[in-house]
Amino acid sequence: MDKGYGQFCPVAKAAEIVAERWTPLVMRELLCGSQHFNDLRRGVPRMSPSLLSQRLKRLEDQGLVERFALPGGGSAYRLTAAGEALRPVIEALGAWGKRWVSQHASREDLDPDLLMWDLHRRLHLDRLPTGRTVLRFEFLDMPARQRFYWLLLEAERVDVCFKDPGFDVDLQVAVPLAVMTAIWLGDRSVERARRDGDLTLHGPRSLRQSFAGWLRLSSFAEVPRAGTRQ
Amino acid sequence: MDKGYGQFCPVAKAAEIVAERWTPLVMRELLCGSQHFNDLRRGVPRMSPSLLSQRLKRLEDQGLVERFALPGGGSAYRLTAAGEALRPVIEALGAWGKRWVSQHASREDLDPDLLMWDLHRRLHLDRLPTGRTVLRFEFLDMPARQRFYWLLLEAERVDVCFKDPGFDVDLQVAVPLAVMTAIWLGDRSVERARRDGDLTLHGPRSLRQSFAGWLRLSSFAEVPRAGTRQ
DNA sequence: CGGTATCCCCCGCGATACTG
DNA sequence: CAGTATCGCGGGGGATACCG
Repeated sequence: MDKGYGQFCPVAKAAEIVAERWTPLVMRELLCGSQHFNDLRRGVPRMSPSLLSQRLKRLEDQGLVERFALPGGGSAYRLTAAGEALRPVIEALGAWGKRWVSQHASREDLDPDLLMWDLHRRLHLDRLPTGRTVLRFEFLDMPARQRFYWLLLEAERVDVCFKDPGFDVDLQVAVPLAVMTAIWLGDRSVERARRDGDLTLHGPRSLRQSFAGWLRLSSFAEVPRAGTRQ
Repeated sequence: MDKGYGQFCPVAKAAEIVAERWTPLVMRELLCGSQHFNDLRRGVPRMSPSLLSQRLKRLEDQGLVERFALPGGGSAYRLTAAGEALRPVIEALGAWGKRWVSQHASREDLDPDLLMWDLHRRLHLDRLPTGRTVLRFEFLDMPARQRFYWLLLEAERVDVCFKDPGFDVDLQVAVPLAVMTAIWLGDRSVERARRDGDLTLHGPRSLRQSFAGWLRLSSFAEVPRAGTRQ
């Protein structure tokens, strides 16, 4: 494997950089705004840290990413103009995936850590209740370790916790992981899932009513799926 | 390597299919209209036939490609709706590659077989001279085996020959491979290369004058390159 | 937190030959 | 022409441990 394709074609030159394993997902994370190594890791949890480090280095060499020092010490990554220019490509790729790749019967693709990480990044900050609100998600079909997640909603800020932070819970969400993932991907609505009894909320009426409005779904939620899988 | 990414994200699901080694190039060839196995091979000459066969099978399983029987016996490949829907993605990828990936000092990416194959596919059929015209390309910096190529222009048809077909040559083109590749990619013009003495034509004045008009350059020729690398 | 270092497996893929 | 069969290796990358 020469690593390259030995072709002058621009598609080949681009594919040498972008179509390597994991790289499209790392780019997706960078395009979502993650800058810290460990934040990037949360977006690609099955990728080993050494491989992520190696990919970031390659992307830096290829001019898509630049590393910069943080004021408080430490370093972080951001996209260059060349990297940012890949946004429409990654978006088009994801839209194609949503439209054409079957998602049914893919239990092995469900991942509550990733889902909560994605979710917390896109909440509507301006629609959250004032003061601190604590949300607890319970994924009904998951074993203890991946069953409970907490979201701490504060003014202009959302934290996700993978362990009990100890605060009183204001609103509880109980839902199978597949249902919450389908909601995130735009394949179901919160209202519909509640009516069907697949998602239940426990807490004050005002929070139960406004919950659905806090969510901002995946950027691919609006992309329709093709009628039938080939 | 689980083969997949274990993520529900549409970018990940798409990348599992499209971002495998060689697959973007195979898709490019299919999108260009190649349907026969050996035509596809010409577009990815460094790919082994077994690997190409395997990739085509995968693409068929994933619903991007369908295999069909030819009237005269034999079989061929064509894109399904899902495969065709990847066109904007591959085009965007190539445009990004042209714009942002440096092509300089990449002698190992030059390939006269591929260049002639690409060229012959996009000639302006409606601008060719009437009757048969035989063109001979000579790549001045190449050794014997990859030095000469012939294009047979006939009514509504272009054939490329990698060996002397025996016909009288009407127009000879002599040019270094890098220069002809740069022309194909839109980085130089035929006129400019002639003026600079990097491309010379031998043949009747009328053919010399109309030559440049026959060419239809790479579909990425119009994409500008970024000012500087990175 | 922000990565490196190491080890080792395994299989992707390149090369070549061959067949209907 | 349109692929299949076989073989062997290289190194990609998964897992885990470790360091500043």
